Amino acid sequence: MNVVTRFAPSPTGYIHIGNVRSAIYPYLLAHNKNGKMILRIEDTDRERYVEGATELIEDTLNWLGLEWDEGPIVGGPNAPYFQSERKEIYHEYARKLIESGRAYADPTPPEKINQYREECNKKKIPFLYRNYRPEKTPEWEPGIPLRFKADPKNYEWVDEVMGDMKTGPEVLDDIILIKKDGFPTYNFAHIVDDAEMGVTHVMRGVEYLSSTPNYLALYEALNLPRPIFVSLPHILAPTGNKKLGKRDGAKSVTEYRDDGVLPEAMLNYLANLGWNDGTEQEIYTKEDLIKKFSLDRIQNSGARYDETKLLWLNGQWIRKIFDEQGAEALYCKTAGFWPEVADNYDDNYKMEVLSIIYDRLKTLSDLREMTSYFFEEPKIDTDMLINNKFLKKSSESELKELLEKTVSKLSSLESWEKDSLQLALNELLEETSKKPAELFSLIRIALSYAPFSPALNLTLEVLGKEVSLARLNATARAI
RNA sequence: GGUCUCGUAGUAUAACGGUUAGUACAUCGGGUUUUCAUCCCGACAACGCGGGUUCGACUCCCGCCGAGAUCACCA
Repeated sequence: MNVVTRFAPSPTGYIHIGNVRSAIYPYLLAHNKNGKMILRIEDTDRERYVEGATELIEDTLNWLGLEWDEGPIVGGPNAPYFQSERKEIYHEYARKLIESGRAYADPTPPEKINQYREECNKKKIPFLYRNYRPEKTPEWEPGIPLRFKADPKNYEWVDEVMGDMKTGPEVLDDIILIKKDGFPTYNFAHIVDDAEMGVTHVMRGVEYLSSTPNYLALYEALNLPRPIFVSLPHILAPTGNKKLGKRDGAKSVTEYRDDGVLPEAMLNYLANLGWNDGTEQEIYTKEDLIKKFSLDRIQNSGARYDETKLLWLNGQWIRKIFDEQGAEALYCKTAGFWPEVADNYDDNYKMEVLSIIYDRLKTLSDLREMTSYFFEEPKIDTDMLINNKFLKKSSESELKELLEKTVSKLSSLESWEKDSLQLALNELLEETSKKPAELFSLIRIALSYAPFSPALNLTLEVLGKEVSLARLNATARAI
């Protein structure tokens, strides 16, 4: 079978963590099966339409590396890919249903319908519109909604994630097909489009599971083949048991880009939240995911979103890229994450800084806080020296003397390179008979005045002889 | 209320009738010449409850409990 999947968002805002998975899984399935994925914009609700939302969606997909085979921008044989431009197609299908007696124009005003609904609620019986079908229905024309005429019966189907499904006639109703504004409802439009576009796998959130029998009825009435149904469980908010949504402060996917999260890590995390290949592998490239993806290993219960693990994975990916693809590959991704003071420095220097600091980054934006002393003179803070747990037992004059010895030792060095620096530091330890904790803490703080920094010899090497000695001298003078 | 779904440590998950219930994140200890991190070692910690079926049940069946979804001219 030629697999065709689709991601069909409505342009009502940004894509967030709670709903990207319905783009990721169709992408993985399509590529795993050598098929294709369609991007379709479901913009039939004019009131909820948000200007620019389509671009936001495309941007998110691009960032994650989820390119679509058909859809906006790239086009394709099933164009147009905006539902608002396919009105005629829906109306054509609607006429077929009218002709076969499976749809009727419903002139009942909404207030009346609400009244029926309330009556049922009062009596605590389920509200089914088909029990209130108007006796006389007019010709269908613009301004009148079109309803499906349900044929209540049992349905059975298979959901690839949820398993065998079975429902009775009580879940089937006369759903609205075309709204009074002439646009189709989701319920109708997606069925027509999926069939027209040859979609084989309908993958969407579990919230659509309950309406599937109504869709089944529609496929039947239109004489269309059923696609394969794949219900994706929800991603849960960090607290509570509700699905993660914008109300819980679900951040947009691309907000993480600005926070210094790598798309590789994001994809890795999200794909593994609710799916795994059964092995103990934790780090997956996109290619790994494509190769190993399978529907039968999608989890059927909701998964809680855990940002801590995302951040851990991001750290793993930062190191993986540096170790496997080199400093330059990682450096390319750091633009915009450096402190402002770094602007005056060239790429080579920044890459050197990155090379000694990268293994302590959780996100790229950590760069801002962690590297400033490589680009500007740190502010001398003698309290930080004096209160350091390794230094507070030494007197100020001792510290001053130690710094002077360090300066004289290091200034005599011919080669300012990490191995000779380490050698010199070791000799200094012997000569001063100090513990590493004391001597190294002193030097480290004098160089950076930062709460933490890379290995001493590496910091010295990158800072350079002139700057290093100047900073050590400055502190010696300040004490 | 009707219908449907789900239920292994704090979190994400492995197990597909027989294991001391595995792994990762988090947490807590320890190690790698300073700090922070990486890396390594270790610890803590789970089968919702009750019945069956079976020599044997996390795994199969039933009931209960708990959680969620859905019942729009929104998707």
